[in-house]
Amino acid sequence: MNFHKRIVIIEDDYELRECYKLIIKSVDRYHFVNSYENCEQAFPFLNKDKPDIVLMDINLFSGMSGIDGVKYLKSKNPYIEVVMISVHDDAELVFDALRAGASGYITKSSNYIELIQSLDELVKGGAPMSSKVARMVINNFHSNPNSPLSEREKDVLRLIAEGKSYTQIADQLFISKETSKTHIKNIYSKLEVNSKAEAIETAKSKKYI
Amino acid sequence: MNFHKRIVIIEDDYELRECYKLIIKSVDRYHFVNSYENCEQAFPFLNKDKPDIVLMDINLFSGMSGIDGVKYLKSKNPYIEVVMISVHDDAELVFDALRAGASGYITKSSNYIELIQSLDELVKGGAPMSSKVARMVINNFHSNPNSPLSEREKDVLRLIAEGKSYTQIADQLFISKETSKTHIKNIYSKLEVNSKAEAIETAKSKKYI
DNA sequence: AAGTTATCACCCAAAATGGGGGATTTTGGA
DNA sequence: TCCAAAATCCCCCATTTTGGGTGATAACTT
Repeated sequence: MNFHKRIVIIEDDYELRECYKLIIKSVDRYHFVNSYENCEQAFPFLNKDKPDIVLMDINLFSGMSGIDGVKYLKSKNPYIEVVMISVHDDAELVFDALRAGASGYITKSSNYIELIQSLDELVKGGAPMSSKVARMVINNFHSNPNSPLSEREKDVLRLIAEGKSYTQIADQLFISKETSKTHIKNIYSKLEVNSKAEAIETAKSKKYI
Repeated sequence: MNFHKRIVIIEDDYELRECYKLIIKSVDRYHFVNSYENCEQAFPFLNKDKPDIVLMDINLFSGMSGIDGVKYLKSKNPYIEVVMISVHDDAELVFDALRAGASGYITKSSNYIELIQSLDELVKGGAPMSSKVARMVINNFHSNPNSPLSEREKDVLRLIAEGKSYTQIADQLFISKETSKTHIKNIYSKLEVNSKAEAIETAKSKKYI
């Protein structure tokens, strides 16, 4: 079933479009179906093209952005795998693309062999990413080991993040309501905030929890 | 600066330990420093070994687990890169390892070439991951396109997740307090919950926001 | 001996909550 | 063009929560 995966390209640069097309046509196990300048031109033909994989430029000049493109495409056809191709690897752009449903994110510097390797990686059940993107994604998981908060305070903060009240936190941690209040007061003073909302925002942005 | 990266191995299986050692010694650009059976034996020698990279088994039978090991190691020496080696790729284990500070996660099926490629990837500024791990990490970013919530309700829910009150939500979205209350009532009915905490838990676990 | 952490108590007034009822206007698809 | 969904707003109610203050005790680490 790994044979003849159908590939569609959405890329507004003519030269790149042709380049990708040649690369894909050079490999037996991939079948180049069509290439388009933007999402608006591509989407009406999706039912006919039936791609397994779409290579999508993230910075499309005309029409919707690549982010909106993948969001729309995945909502209509969740089984199509979308790999974003971009010159930028700005963290928020990458994360937005992934949230929107992209299964991979590679940079345009990718040469012949890297593009094919990315497709192979995807077909193998992986998620092709350029080095920097992989590192960004992993770093996004890292929690801050230098949190000023004690373990118990982190417990309390996690429950605050779930919207729990003083009483609910107390019940869940088997402590009295007064104790949960004390913990929260101490959290506020350490994080220099004075409400639950601010505490969560500060703690999450600094990866304290 | 990519030359002679110092490698330390923490792995309780003798055969595997020797195997990794041979592989690393076979490549000029890596310098095998030492191998240990567990974290307790390794950590006293870290200041002497001065590794750039630690290959750590996640399932250590004696002493602390690999997760606790990487957490401790990174808290003491954040500049050491840790790559987890595991037979399992259970989602929660992977995510725990990454949260704890691992810079990569590869499976034990990795052969000679894959282990060296992983180290190369790490040195290049990337994050070595086996295919399944990469996919799990990426899938963790995907939001659910079939959310029953309207865009406005998602806006409100995001603010609830930040711990905001009815009034604060109203102010931030330039609507009246009554409107934010109505939105929240509708969110509760759609998610079949009846408190802010439950709403956040349900929506996040189903990736509605 | 000093510091941190975790636990608990009592005071207060203001704000927030969840649940009930009803209403209008705008918007997007069939 | 019509209808349903979405977004906006208003009133009522009793109960709970909140943030702030001051204080204490025990355990544990350094």
